[in-house]
Amino acid sequence: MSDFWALLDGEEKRVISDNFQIQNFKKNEVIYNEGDTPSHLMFLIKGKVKVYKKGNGDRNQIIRLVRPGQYFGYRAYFANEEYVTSGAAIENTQVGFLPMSIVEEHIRRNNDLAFFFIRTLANNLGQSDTRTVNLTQKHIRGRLAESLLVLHENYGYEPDSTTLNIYLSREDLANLSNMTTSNAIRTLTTFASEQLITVDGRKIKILKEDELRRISKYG
Amino acid sequence: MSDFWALLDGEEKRVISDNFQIQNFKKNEVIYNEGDTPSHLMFLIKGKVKVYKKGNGDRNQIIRLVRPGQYFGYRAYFANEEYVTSGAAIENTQVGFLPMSIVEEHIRRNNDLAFFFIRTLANNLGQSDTRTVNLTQKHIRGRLAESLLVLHENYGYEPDSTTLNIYLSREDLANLSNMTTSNAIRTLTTFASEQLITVDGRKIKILKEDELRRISKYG
DNA sequence: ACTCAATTGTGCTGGAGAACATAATTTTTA
DNA sequence: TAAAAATTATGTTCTCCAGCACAATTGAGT
Repeated sequence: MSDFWALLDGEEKRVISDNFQIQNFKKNEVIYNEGDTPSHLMFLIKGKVKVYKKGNGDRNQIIRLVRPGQYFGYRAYFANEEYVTSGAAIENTQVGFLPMSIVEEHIRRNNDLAFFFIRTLANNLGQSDTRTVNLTQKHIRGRLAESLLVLHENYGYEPDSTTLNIYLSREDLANLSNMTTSNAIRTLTTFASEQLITVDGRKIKILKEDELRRISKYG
Repeated sequence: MSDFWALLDGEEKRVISDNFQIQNFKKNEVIYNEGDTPSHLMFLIKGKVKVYKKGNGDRNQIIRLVRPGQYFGYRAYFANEEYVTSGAAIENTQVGFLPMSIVEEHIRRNNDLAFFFIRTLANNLGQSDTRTVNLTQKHIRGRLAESLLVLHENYGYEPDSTTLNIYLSREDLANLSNMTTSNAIRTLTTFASEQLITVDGRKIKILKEDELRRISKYG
């Protein structure tokens, strides 16, 4: 259970284990919903999760992507709010649930654990602020290029060192990049014709990462 | 020194006081800069501060507004990063500086203090995520209406209960609302002609708050 | 295997808002 | 207090991208 786990002593580990519940989610299944009252910390054991926010009409904005080993769904509890985002499984996914009451109890006793959450939240906040500007100021090409790089940073490449280790629908790619599905498709095609990537269904290979980085920055 | 201060015992208060340095900033003066290495927690004693991020060209995006009694400039330190935002005084401002090393020391010893930062960061993260969607999905009118409401929430009204207790340039208003200065001016004029607000230089009176709320939500 | 639904792909049109220009007004500076 | 600079104001043009419409293809359900 990564970082978190390492910070606990034996007794703490026992309590956590006893209250840890595992649940499976199928592809596209919603894990938690905007407006719900947060009650559990979630730990992604296996699979991939998108954290998103409902916008106007059916346009969602993907806020953050979660990879195995990461925690999610705890922010709203700390802020004493209802969820402002939703979480859904991108592929078949296994999630561990831990009651927030227990998490809080342990944070109050274990200071390293408290600092772990401070660090994590501080990290997320920086990314969120950066993202706000990227999504509002960059043009379509820049936004999509950035998304592809983000996907790489989050999930890495497959053994061939070029294929993105995540298979998103064009719609999800659009929701991640703040554009319409049509434009995600179109721009993806353009990138392919410029030999920056290759596209085979949902499988995307990155050919010129540096050029994508340039487009993301200036395009 | 609000919340924070109340959480300290006598000895802690002494240490903090000894290391607390006060500095004044003139209107528009930069307090900290994107790319700088964070070293101090900042406490806004008097005045108003904008936290913003440089975008393409000279288009800045105002990320957050700080009011007296609030802390800022500490996130990057916790995330172990350089600043991704800048901070500047909107009006003549007085800021207290406290070395982050001392803050960290106290957090590690005082659990309530740790929890204070967890709560604050969690709050900010929720706002940032919400803001991302507002700025990307709403139209100009909705974005400006929302900004006016945000200004009210942050700084309140003057004694007349209608005049916003902050005087922003049209450019700042535009940077807050993710639009060009021209469009901020134009839309402000439109709102005035619709009797939603009155504008007298930088003095803005809110006449129909509920209508603005409607526009912010659906417009 | 067949049907229906969802996803992907392309073309076309219109509109929102950026970009630019220029003037009027206010503020700052010398 | 005159000159310069910054801010506010308004009109016009132009472009990016959303918003359709409609195929083609893929995938899911029975």
